[in-house]
Amino acid sequence: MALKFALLAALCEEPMSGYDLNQTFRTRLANVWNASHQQIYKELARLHELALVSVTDRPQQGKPDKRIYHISDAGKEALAEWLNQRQHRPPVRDPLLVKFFAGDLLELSALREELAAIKEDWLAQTGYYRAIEHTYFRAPDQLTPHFRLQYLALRRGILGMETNLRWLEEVETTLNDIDSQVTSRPAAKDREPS
Amino acid sequence: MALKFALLAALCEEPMSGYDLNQTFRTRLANVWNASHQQIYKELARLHELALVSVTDRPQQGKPDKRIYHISDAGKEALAEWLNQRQHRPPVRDPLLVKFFAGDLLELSALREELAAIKEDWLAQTGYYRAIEHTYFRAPDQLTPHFRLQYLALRRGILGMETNLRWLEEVETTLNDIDSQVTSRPAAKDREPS
DNA sequence: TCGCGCATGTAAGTTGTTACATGATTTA
DNA sequence: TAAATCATGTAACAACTTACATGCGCGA
Repeated sequence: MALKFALLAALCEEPMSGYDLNQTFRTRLANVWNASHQQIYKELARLHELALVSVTDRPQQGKPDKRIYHISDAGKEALAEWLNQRQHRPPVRDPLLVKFFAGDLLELSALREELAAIKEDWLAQTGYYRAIEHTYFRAPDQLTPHFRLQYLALRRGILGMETNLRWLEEVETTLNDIDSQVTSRPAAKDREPS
Repeated sequence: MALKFALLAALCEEPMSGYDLNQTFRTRLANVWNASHQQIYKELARLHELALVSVTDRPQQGKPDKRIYHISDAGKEALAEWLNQRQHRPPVRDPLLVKFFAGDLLELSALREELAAIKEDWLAQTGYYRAIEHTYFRAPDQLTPHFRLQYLALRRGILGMETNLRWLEEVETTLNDIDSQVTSRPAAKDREPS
């Protein structure tokens, strides 16, 4: 549902092709709404059918025509309507937390490797968000309301990443602790009774 | 995908019915993996077909039979295998952030009402998580490894909620700021030129 | 007596994923 | 010369949502 309106919102700023929209989703919208290019193209076709966007094909040599999408008046109306309706909170569904819930059954070495990869990812994301903050939102209170609101979306991403990393530290501490307990006094069943 | 393994993990702790599993998902697993009862029943049927769980029907008077699911050896194996494979991070998809991205187009009064409702929700969730923490995980470093890992999943929930609330404060501050700017010097087009 | 909790599902629809497809241009 | 970027899709499948269905017991 919301993909539709994320597309419309992006097209509100400026007319773009599906390709460009995909770039936008993978960068500026990365902490807001994820979508694959397949989904984007499909949804754009639907928006076109519904006349919420119009298309102008711009021919190119060596490449397929660039199809530029413009939001229509009907599109703006639909967007405004959606924006002023309450939306559901997204459900929490994190496979990593399922693993922690399973507890004992995971091999800690495998978990550690996964966590290391995730940490790199989170650090990279944080750096990326920080860079955007620094270049575009350096003096947030002097921005137009429009960009102040967008900045808040970015802030959500930054705060989220910081929390992720703080949580990872707790996890590492606990993991080390478990390790040292296990090696210093192994489970009774693995030993001769004393 | 992961629903399957969340179910198996829950059944690892103790055999349960679909109804009980639904309770577990709505409480202990609320910050881990959300699932509706329909989905749970469907997935349980599939797990049974795959022989990853076995079923014993316990008749009841006045109610449908309670179907108790037990994890099988094959189920444990499948779970262990999944746990030691890397899993994808869940994609970010938040309609609320789409709204902030749209920026200017939202009516701030509608947004404020939505935010107030969300805040109540988050406060309630935080309280709930805190209660669990207090009753089950009061001395975390004295728990078995199994429960120390589960506690980390809960911590993720608590830290997440704290972040949500801190972000909301930023949002409220910015919103007030925008309001006071707009009312003290309205947009030029709404006024006579000076 | 009205609604909630208990207890199990079916069915239709939407949304999102994964795999496949094509082909020129630029960069390492 | 191999891989990445530009540029647009189709098709099959899996996952999730929403609406519907049934029926007893219990408490306000």
